Amino acid sequence: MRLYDHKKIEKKWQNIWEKKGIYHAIDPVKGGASKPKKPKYYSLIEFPYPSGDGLHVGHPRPYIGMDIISRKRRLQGFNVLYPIGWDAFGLPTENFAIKTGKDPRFVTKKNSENFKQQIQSLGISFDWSREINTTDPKYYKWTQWIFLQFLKKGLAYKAKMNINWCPKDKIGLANEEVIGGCCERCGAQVEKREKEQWVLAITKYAERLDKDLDGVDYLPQIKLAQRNWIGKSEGAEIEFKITDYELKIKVFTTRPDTIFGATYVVLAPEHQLINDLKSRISNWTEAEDYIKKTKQETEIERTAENKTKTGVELKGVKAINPGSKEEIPIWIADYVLANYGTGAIMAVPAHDERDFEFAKKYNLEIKQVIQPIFGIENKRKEAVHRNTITGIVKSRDGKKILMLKWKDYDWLSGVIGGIEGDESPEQAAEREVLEETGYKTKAIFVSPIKVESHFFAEHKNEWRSRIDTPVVLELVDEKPEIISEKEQAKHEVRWVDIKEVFASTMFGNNKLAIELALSRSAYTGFNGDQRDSLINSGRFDGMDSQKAKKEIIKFVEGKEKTTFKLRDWIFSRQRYWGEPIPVVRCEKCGLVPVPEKDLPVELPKVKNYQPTDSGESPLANISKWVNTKCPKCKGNAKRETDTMPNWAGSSWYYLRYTDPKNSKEFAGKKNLKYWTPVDWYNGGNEHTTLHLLYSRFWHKFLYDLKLVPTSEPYMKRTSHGMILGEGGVKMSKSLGNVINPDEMVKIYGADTLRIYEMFMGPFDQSVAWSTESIIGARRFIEKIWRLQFKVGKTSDSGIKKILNKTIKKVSEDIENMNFNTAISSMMILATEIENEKSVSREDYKKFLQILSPFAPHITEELWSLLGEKKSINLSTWPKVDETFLKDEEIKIVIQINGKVRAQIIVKASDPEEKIKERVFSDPSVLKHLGNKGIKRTIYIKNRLINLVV
RNA sequence: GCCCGAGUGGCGGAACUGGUAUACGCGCACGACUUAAAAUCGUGUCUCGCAAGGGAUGUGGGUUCGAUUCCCACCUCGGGCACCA
Repeated sequence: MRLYDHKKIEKKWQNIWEKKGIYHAIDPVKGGASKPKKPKYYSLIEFPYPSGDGLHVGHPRPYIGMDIISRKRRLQGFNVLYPIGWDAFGLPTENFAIKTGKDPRFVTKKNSENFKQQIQSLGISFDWSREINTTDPKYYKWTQWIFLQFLKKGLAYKAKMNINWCPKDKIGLANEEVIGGCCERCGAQVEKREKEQWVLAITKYAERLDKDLDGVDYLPQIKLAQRNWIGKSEGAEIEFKITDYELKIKVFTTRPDTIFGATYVVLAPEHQLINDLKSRISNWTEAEDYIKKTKQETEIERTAENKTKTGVELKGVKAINPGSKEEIPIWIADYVLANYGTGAIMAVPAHDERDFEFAKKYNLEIKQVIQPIFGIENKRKEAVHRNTITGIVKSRDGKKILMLKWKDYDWLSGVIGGIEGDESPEQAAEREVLEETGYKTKAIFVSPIKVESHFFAEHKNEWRSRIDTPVVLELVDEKPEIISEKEQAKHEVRWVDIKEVFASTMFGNNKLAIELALSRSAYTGFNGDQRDSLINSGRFDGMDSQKAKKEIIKFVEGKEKTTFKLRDWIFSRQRYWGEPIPVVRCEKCGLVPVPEKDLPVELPKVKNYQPTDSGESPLANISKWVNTKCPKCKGNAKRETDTMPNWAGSSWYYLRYTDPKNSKEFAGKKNLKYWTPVDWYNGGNEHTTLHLLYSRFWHKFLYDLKLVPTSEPYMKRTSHGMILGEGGVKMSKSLGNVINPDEMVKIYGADTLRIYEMFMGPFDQSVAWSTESIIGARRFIEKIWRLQFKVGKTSDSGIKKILNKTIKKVSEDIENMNFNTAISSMMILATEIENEKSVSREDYKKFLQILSPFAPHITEELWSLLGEKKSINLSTWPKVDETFLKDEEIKIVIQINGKVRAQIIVKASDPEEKIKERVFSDPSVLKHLGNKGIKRTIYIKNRLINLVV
């Protein structure tokens, strides 16, 4: 009996595959018109950063997943491109160089060789002949070249920017290096420092980056994450005049319909206009102090969670509300961001929570201009109108509120009552609560928002309307007085848990009143069936809020405007281990791009990787490299010492794979036309925003230059979950729970590891590693090995049936990345075959074929043991024989009142009547039915019969 | 605070479009083989109950003949964003 020796088998086939190059993608023939006969398929994984720690078991998960898809595509007759390379610029290698003085080139080479050897031991069908490395000058030549194209089109520019500055290490830090406001390395408090930075104008592409998501097949969450990051928001720009002055304040708002409620204007402390107004501001010192203070604050302090809003009124100047034409105050406050919209807002405290909070703190006017209206307005008859209050009494511990449970109807409400005579809402609320509940209370908050409702009072046969003011009250006395019998008869007084209030049956208007009372904030919209109608808005009163948006923009001569949260991309790093930005600064000519023929600008060797005292890249110290001649005037010039972020090389690497050795272009047109776009790109969730967005941006830019044939780089994007350490915590060196795949390959074999990683849980979710469980995958592989001794002349029809079902399931599951259930169905098939006397050679081959993407080595070995001369990889994906999928006999479940009581086996061809006949003669059905009559019978074909008694 | 994802046996997880909840695997128990152990194979394994039967998919409601699946409210965990007007 042949024994299963994974070490021998796996090494053997890996060598043969490599030697024969069977995973090499075939390029279109140069110069000729002929394309490869097979259709192309481009599958892509995110190329790894070759760290010194080597691979851990989480790395291969996406590689195996896409390997299964790529291998299936090959069997389906595609010319598959499944490449890999190294995203090797970056901080860990540089920090290692600073610590040890070792050349990053050397470290990178060593690390990537180690990674390569590790990945190759897993039998992943990468086309290694296309291996690329972002730190290779032959590669980054083209990264620099693309940068020059950005520069040429004016999309790369220099700007003063705030960067994270560590005063102790004297170094600029990337955002990722700032942890809790402190330097990752030395723990010192990080400051903001202004520095000239290279910036790429990604915002010019914001609209297209958002819109073109419609045309690609990304997982919905991924599209959503991209859209949220881009942050498109549609609104209007409106100008506010300043009294007796020619300058105007331009604001951006998404709610022009609320303009009559704008009771003040706020400028960001950094706003230009403040300086222009300086001479007219009577409290300039106060304002200046505030501006200075905000500048000193770190980002963390400024955005701290519980920070109350602060600001200073600019006295001596006033703005004019273009809606109401009223004079309103101008404030400066740091809750308004300088770099979003116009850096100025119109504050509508009644309908914006932030403005509300600010207005309350500084006692500014809160003017309601949107009124929610519930119920159908009665136009024909005169309605009886009342002003009312809804009183909300909170218990002392704040967890419960006082509600009325109505006796005649099944609903709850707050305490509702009319405002009489010249009572204030507070007085009315206190009086009504006492009358209806017996509790003595004191009003503590009156909502500035009123809620309107219309209804027909049946008992009085009249239409009524109310305008209701929510009031919050607190208890004066814990013990209630006895209330009148009349009130007692109407409703019961109840303390209801706040959490349960909104789950109970209430009228929409009452629900909103309670919500407004409890939140004590603005009305920004409500999830109900109300109509939002304008009030206090002059000629727009009564107009629907949506309609008013457009009308009011016209009225105040504003213009519709779309803004984005997305900011331009800061592209400089003051680091050594990155692509040098190919620009020189000439004393005469200024910034001059390095001519394309002089690319690449290679990184010089240095002795010391420490950053300089002034926070510049270590490159600044290499005077031999820095001092150069200007390409334009040949005068003295200095090289740019900033380098690119490590996002640069990964923004276009998928293009290089199509033509990795090209020295004339980043990739040849013909190859690009044939291979792009990427058909399926799988990657980590951590890259769904930045990397994906950056590379889409670069791609669109190249598309506009007619250098790539499509406007989107990736047709389909999916993501995989992380593999966590045992116990569900992150795998990390410091926790000591890292599992090295080498060891697993050694003990169990690559096929077992592959099967286990795909079987352990849903591909898109995180799963905890369990070395205890991997044995199950090994047992399955060994069972497969034993099946070779079952191969005979025929297989049972039962086997044929289950085989064809499995082919179907595996085919579908692979497409949906449901690898775990695909393996589960193959486990069932293997057990079935093992329990039979024999399986036919043909059927056995089909099984090996569907298993081969998951476990390529053992299937290749078994395939060749059958005497097959060609690789299983060159065979074709088995077809489902539909005739075996149809069951002649079907199990029907009999339910009584939805509970399973019996099962019967019927012929698929049996008509409904015949099945029902059988049901009613079934003894256990009769037993359960007893003498109860059947009210209804539900028959679901091929599934069940439910009898309702 | 907002957005996204998830919550099912001792554990990882399965369940198509609302139709037999717990497939498959791990672990555990028992049995076979063995002088013995490991490995392997076989059987069993949600829970209460002697049984008939009842109860379980984070919690509480709802829709339905029927809900892990749909709706509402809430709780817990993971990830992302963070005053974006």
